[in-house]
Amino acid sequence: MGENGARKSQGDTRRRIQEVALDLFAGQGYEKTSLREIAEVLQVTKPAIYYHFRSKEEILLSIFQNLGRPVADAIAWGKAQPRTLETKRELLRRYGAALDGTVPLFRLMRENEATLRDLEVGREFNDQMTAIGELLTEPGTPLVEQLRCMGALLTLHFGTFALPHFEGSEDEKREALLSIAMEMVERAHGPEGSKV
Amino acid sequence: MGENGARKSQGDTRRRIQEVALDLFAGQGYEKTSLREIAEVLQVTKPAIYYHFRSKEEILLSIFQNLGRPVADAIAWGKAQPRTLETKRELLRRYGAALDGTVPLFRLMRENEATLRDLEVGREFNDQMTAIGELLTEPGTPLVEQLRCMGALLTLHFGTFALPHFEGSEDEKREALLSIAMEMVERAHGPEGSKV
Amino acid sequence: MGENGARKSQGDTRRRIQEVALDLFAGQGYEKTSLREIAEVLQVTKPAIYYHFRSKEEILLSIFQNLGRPVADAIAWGKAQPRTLETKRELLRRYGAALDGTVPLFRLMRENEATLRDLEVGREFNDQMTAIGELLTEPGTPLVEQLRCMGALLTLHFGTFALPHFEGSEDEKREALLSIAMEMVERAHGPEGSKV
Amino acid sequence: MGENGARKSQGDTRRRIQEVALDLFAGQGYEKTSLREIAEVLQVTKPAIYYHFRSKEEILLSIFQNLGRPVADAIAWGKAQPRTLETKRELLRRYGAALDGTVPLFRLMRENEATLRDLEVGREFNDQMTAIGELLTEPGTPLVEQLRCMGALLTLHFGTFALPHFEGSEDEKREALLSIAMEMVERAHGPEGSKV
DNA sequence: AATGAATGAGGGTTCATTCAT
DNA sequence: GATGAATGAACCCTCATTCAT
Repeated sequence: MGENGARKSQGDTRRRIQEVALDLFAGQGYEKTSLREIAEVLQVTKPAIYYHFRSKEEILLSIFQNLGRPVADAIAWGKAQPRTLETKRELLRRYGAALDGTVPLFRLMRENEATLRDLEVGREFNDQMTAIGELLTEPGTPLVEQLRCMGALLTLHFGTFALPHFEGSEDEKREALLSIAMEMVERAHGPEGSKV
Repeated sequence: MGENGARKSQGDTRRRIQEVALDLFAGQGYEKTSLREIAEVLQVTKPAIYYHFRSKEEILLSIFQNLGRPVADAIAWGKAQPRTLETKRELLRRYGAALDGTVPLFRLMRENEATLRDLEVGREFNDQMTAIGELLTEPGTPLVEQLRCMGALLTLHFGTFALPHFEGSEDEKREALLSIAMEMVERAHGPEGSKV
Repeated sequence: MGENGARKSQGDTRRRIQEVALDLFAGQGYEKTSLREIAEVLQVTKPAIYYHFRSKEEILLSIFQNLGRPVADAIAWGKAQPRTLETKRELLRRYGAALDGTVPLFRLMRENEATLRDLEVGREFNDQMTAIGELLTEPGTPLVEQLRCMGALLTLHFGTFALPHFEGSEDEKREALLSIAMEMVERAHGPEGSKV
Repeated sequence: MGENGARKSQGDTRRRIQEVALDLFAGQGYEKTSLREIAEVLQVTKPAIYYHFRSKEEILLSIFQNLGRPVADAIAWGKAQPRTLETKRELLRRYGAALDGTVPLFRLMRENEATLRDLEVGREFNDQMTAIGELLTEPGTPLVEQLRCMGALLTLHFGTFALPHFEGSEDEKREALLSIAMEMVERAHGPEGSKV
């Protein structure tokens, strides 16, 4: 159908549903977004959505598994590394980068925590958060250092969502945020940490 | 009525509604908690709730204004102070202390952000967060130092909710968390900061 | 409001729902009857129905427990008696009489068996049928006599629904049907049976 | 294709649809069985079913006309005979035999009566029942004898579905049931009847 | 101070069916 | 001989809210 042959079918609708759903979920919340609304925006009927997804939750789950892949990969990588300071630094780098590319999704996960708690997607998200927290903290070390590592993660994670409130180029801001998180985990690793 | 007349009414039911509502809102989310449920737990009928509150939102709003008072006070105090490092340190101290006494409420506000966004209670909460953020950061200073201040707040705020995951006495953990936040804002204040 | 004061409330609506529901369930089937339909006939809204009943099934269940009482009583009576021929005769008498007063309900139970199978009401109905069957048949006796007893029940039960197809007064027809069932269980009880 | 070419198509799918449909209709009811379910079991898509049948009803209708043929034949035979006692006896024999071979289908017809009432298949089934009833009863005779004949039919028909609850070989049970029905119509035919 | 009865709006979901391919 | 995509209609049910009492 020519070079511009925009084939309408073949996964097109499915993808459009995911796009619109993410938009609306992020904009007004998961519960407050009805399938009717999604269908209306897409100019299709509700059952059309059910042709592509088994349930409302499955829409979000599929989005999470598609777009959340980089974050999941970063965590998987972390789990396979030795637990050195350098691993943690690289983990923060990777996590930060992955997050940057998926801000709307992760903001949505965060802002609907209560709602998603008893959905599979919520459980998966929670497991991720727990996992990365464990990769960064060292069970045997002093409490304050454990908390500092957690603080590094919190700063990076939640700070990412707050960046728009600050002035500066995107890259500049990310860099700065990452450097702060880095310092924190380095500091937590004691004198040798600061030497690196 | 007698001098010690423990009348069941006179604000009793009202308070019980608030208690149960906070419990349920915190436990299963604001939207997922229906007035029917609250009424059932209290063994009253739905209209009884409407006798005490004009709407579902008003229940949460009243809870927020009752229990959230200490946090609001801390912020009000901060606004009235000169913007010195010592003010910020004290602000963190006060904010941390206020938060500790109201974990369920603030966890609820956090976990239902999307839902509460277009409710008055959500706006008030948001204003608070913005206000305290502004009290801690210095508009003119380098980006990284602004972000570090924000990081201090994020660490203190979100860290408080994560504390149960760590070992140690409550006081120990709070102290440690606060100290980390303190260091961060001190560090952000440059050499003079670290001198204090 | 005077001698004709037809108080609208006070269980009125609840009873009207049951009436209309029985009518429609019997007329077009349980599944094919929607709550919307019931509500329309009653000139109320769907939620009004839900104020009085927790679910669609509960409507039928309540009807079954109200109207089906006589049949249940007959069976309960039978269970409490010695298993003599006279008991069986009286049981048929009572069952037949009870059935006569509740034809629409039992026709409905019968004609929607597949649908009601996995509803509580269906299970209760089934238990009744099983129970009465067991009361009439004698486990130790020859197969043919057991089947004859069952045949007596089937004739009485299903015959009741078929009576309108025959000519004669109601009483006449009932009497005749009952006498046939009687003969069958008497015959099953052997020579002594026929002597009575 | 060869002479033994077991081609998968050519009526194969059609037959498989009928098989699965009968299974599901009988197991969970006609209404509760969706075409999606049938398609899933068969590992084909819904439109594939529509290629073979014009509608959901047509599936059941075709099953009824295929499998119900022996019963229809028995009735047709009866209509062509003189209305003697021997005809009735043979009719019961034939009807019983035909029924035995098609228990699931006729059980299904029975348990979904309300649902099928306004479908063609339901009307056909009803006509059959009416027809056989008329073949067995004698309009001019005393009411009680008419009812006894009907009782014979009811006992044979519904008894067949109840047989699994009794102990004994299949043949034994069928024989016994048939003998009871026989006796009833013989008895209805008066003294001459019992002489035969 | 609280109830009984009811409503309007809307929720997610499922169904039999169609049509272009 | 079948599929992918979609539709219109309807389903049961729940919610926050109201009002007369």
